Amino acid sequence: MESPQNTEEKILDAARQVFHQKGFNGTRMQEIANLAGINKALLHYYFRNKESLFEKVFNETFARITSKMKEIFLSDMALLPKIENFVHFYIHFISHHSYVVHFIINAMYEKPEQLREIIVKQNILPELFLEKIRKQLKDEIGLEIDPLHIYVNILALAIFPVVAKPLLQSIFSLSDDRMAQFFEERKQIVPTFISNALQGYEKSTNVV
Amino acid sequence: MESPQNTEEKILDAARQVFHQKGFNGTRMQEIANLAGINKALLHYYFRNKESLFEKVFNETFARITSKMKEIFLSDMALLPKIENFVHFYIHFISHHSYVVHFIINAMYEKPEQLREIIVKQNILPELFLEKIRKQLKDEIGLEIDPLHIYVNILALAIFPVVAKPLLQSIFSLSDDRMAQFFEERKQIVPTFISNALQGYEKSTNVV
DNA sequence: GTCTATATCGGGATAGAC
DNA sequence: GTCTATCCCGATATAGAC
Repeated sequence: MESPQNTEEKILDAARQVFHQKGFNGTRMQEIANLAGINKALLHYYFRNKESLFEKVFNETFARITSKMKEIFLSDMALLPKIENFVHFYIHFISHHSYVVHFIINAMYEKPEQLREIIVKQNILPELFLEKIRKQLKDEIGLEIDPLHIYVNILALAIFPVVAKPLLQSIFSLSDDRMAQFFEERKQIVPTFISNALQGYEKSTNVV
Repeated sequence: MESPQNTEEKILDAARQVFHQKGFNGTRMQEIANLAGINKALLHYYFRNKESLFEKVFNETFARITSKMKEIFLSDMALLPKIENFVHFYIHFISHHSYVVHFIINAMYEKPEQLREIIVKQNILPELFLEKIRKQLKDEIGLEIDPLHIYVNILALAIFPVVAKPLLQSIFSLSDDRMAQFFEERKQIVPTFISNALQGYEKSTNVV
């Protein structure tokens, strides 16, 4: 099972694990070194400092999220199946890798300026898929509505419960099993909720 | 404008500001002292250590959020106006005090165990208002559906955009003005979205 | 490339004078 | 109750031998 890795890969693997769990401020270089089976000095030999190691990990992780997002939203599927596909994939992925969401959110608060830079570097082309959503809303559902709000609603319904998981679990006293079941249920509930909402506009006056 | 404060109040005011902006790990006792116009030693005279000062601030802030939540959801309003009221209030409040949301989320990651304790101490009685929502969904809309999901959906749509604000702003290149406008629009859009979704269930088969 | 040892510094906390 | 001075530790980073 252990693929024979070179030192750099071992360091990156370890760094990923620790940064994901504890964020930038919470991470100790010592812990990364221990996990990689080397010492601190060697960390600095491969990566100048903590910042640059973090940046490497962040870039990679963030790209993993956004590339899948682009892939789904720019595909040729019809809108409702597309949303269903997206929600299903994301709830599944993030409920099983909740550290990724925590990690992104954490980075947002701990290093807002760097985050901005990095996002600009990774060209995400948001106009493209906002335009795509806008067109599909109009052509397939007959809705002329700001696609940004719809897009944010979809993200919110899929992602928020993962972000707030510890809080929800404490407040509603939910066991880990119940929580897992909760996320399973949402794969079904969220697309239905969104679909109902979108189709409900047909008979009311449009907003914005 | 300057209300003449005693030292303890000055410290708490300063601590609130800094903790809210920077979270526990990001906060320096020195910065709090400077802002309060005193020195570090005096901080430790009034509050044993950083932990206890933080706990005081957190408790107070968290209670401010949840008490309003209870008030609205346990009131006697009909469900749809209640949701509208809730969404309106929360989007308004948190978009103008986004540090509060950041603060709670941050605390969730930085001090998960303490968060749990504190939540248990503040009796939030979540069963009460889940039951209330369940009853209203049934009586007013004829829906037999898990109120937890609906409740989480409402929270998600209201809160998530604030949580992800820096990210959304970077990705979609939104100016501060455009962002403020965006939140204004949501006061209208979110209740409509939810209302459409709930009424859409009437003619489809129920889930869960 | 990898290690041990150490420099350096920031920051929480305390001692003790006033 | 408020201050100055200082302790002390943890954590990043570097020097230098092998």
